[in-house]
Amino acid sequence: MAYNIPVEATLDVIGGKWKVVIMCHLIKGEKRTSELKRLMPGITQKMLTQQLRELESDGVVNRTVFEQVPPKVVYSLTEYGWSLRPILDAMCAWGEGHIDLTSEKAVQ
Amino acid sequence: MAYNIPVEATLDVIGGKWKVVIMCHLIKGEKRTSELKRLMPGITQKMLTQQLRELESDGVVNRTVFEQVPPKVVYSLTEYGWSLRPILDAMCAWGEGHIDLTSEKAVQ
DNA sequence: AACCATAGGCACTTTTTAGTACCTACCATC
DNA sequence: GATGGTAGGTACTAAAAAGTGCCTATGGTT
Repeated sequence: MAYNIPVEATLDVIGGKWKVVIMCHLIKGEKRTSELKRLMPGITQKMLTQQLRELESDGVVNRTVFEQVPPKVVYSLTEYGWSLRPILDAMCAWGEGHIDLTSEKAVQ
Repeated sequence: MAYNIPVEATLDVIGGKWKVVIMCHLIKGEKRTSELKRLMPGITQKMLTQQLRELESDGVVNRTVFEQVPPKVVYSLTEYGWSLRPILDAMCAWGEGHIDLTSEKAVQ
C-alpha cells in the first residue's frame, strides 16, 4: 500500500465512523462490549464488533476473553494504540471547544 | 445534531476520505484546484470539488475566485480551519512515524 | 420448560460514498 | 474551425459502509 502523503497511513488506522469514538472511550480504561454499547447508543452490535476486530487486527486494541458464563470480553488500548493518544486528545479537545459553535451554525 | 461525545463534532468536520489530506496540503499554503489535483493523484475532480465545498460550508476553507480567463480559484484555510492544526499536525506526525511499520505489516 | 444476559455470527438490504462519462463557458493558439 | 487549459456541473453507476433481523451457545433464574 503506497501512500501519497504520510497522513494517509494514519487515516487507514483511525478512519471510519466509529474507531475514534471507541478509542476515546478506551483511553479512560478498558471496557466490556456491553459497556461500549451503552456508551455509544447509536452503534449497532455488528458495527461495534466489526470496528473492534479491525482495531484489533491493526494492533491498536487488545481483546481479552474470560472463559466464563455468561461470556466476558474486555477491550483495551495496546501500547501501539496509546501512540495515537496525541491525535485522540487533540480531536477530543477540539470537539469540546467547538461543539457549541457547531450547534449555533446548525441553527442559523 | 446532538453528540454523545464531543469528539463526534470533530469527526463531522474532518471525517471523510479526503478532507484531512486536503487540509494537510493547505497547511503549507494556499493552493489552486489544479495544484490540489496534482498533489492527490487518487482523487477525482468530482470528489475534490465536493470535499472542498463541504469544507467551505463548514467554514474551514476559503474559496477565492479570480475573475479571469482561464478561471483561477484558490483555496486556503480559514482561521477556523487553522484551529484544527494541532489535530492535523498530530496525524501527520503519527503517519510519518508509523508508515514503515504499516508497510511491514502489509508484507507479513 | 421458558426466558434472561452475554458476545457474537451470518445473510440480506439500505444508505452512503465514490467513480465514470460527458457537459458548460471563456479566450488563445494552431 | 478544432483544440487546449481552467474550474467546474450533472446524471448514472459501482463499490463500500452501515443497518436489520434472526441465529448460536451457556448456565442460572422464574
